[in-house]
Amino acid sequence: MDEPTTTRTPGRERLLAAASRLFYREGINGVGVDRILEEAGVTRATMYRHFAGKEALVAAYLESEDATLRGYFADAEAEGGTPTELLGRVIDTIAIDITSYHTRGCPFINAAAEFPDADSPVRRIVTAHRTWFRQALAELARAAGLPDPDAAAASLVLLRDAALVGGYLDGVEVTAPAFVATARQVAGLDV
Amino acid sequence: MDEPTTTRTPGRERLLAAASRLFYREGINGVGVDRILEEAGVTRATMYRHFAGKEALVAAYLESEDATLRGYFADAEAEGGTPTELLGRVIDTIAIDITSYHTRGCPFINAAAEFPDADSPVRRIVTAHRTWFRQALAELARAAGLPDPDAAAASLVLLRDAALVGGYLDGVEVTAPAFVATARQVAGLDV
DNA sequence: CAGCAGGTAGAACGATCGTTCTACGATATC
DNA sequence: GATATCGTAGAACGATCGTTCTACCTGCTG
Repeated sequence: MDEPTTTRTPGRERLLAAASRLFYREGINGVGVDRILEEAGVTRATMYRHFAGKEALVAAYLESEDATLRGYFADAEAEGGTPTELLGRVIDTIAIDITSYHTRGCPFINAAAEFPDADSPVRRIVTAHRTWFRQALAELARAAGLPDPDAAAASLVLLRDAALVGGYLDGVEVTAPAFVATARQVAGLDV
Repeated sequence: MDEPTTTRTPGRERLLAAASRLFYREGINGVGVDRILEEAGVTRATMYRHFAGKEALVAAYLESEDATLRGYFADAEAEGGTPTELLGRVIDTIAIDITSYHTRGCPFINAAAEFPDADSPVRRIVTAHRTWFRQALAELARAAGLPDPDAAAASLVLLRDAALVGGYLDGVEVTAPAFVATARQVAGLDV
């Protein structure tokens, strides 16, 4: 019958790509559905066939960001090496990410700024992403033998947030070195 | 019947207070002028007499936040003590701030998430605030004799951002201790 | 008391918001 | 080749956006 429908619906993909780009660059409440449709080269009916509404589009955007980051993490783990090396590689990857890709801050933080209701679907995705990231870091810190892995993970989450925000508002040339230096200190990589 | 001049224009003050509360709690694009007017108990004409438009109201909101934070800093300096003590007091003040007042993230970061144009008046206020804060911290770090005061200041700005965001999204009970511990480490207060 | 500002009130503006509607075209199955 | 299905097209909906308008009321100054 039907094989995987990954390329079956180009409309949906173009829609999600355009929405992701616009939501990230201009804020969620700042872009209307019309802008997204125009950018995607698609009409209203197509969008409402693939997504329940604008909020579902926002959710899909954040879900795909989450999937991308989990992919980064899995790739880093697949490369092997000691947990300590892996920790250093995660820090470097974040520095590259804020330099090249996420130059407009953190998608999740920015989204949360516009969605005050903590029970909303959007905020639930943000919370789930952050919980996963902190736990993944805590496991890594534990494997690396850090004295207080949970505290170290909390600090590293803190630092990634700050690096993303700072790269946007202060310029990456100021923020990235400060992030790497502080993070390596927290991770016990530099004594 | 003459009251002090501070209450001479209660309309403007009530307007700014209501706008600040709503902008911070629900996001800027998320609240309409109607909501602000209703909350302030004021009508449209009154608002447009005191402010050029909604964006001017946003600017006034951020300016007042900036003034408040500069006030905190000045108060801490006025208390006297060594630069090192002052540095520690600034860190403690931030921890108290994210615990008690700024529980919905950083007003400036949240605003920047909704204003993509770096040349816009709103973003200029954000930039000015951050520049001031980093320079003030750098002076303090220099006075405290830290080896690389500019780097330390950059890290501390990073950490305050993260603490504000983390307090909102992860809960202050997780974030505040992580912030204090990391910041004291960066500031050379704990060896 | 007359006159005049400045704050207030509420209606109304055009534009845009997110959403729903019906009609049309392409594709795949029987 | 007829038919059912799904994506597409574009108009239209009510609601809300930020802003402007005219009329009214108040408290000063002469």
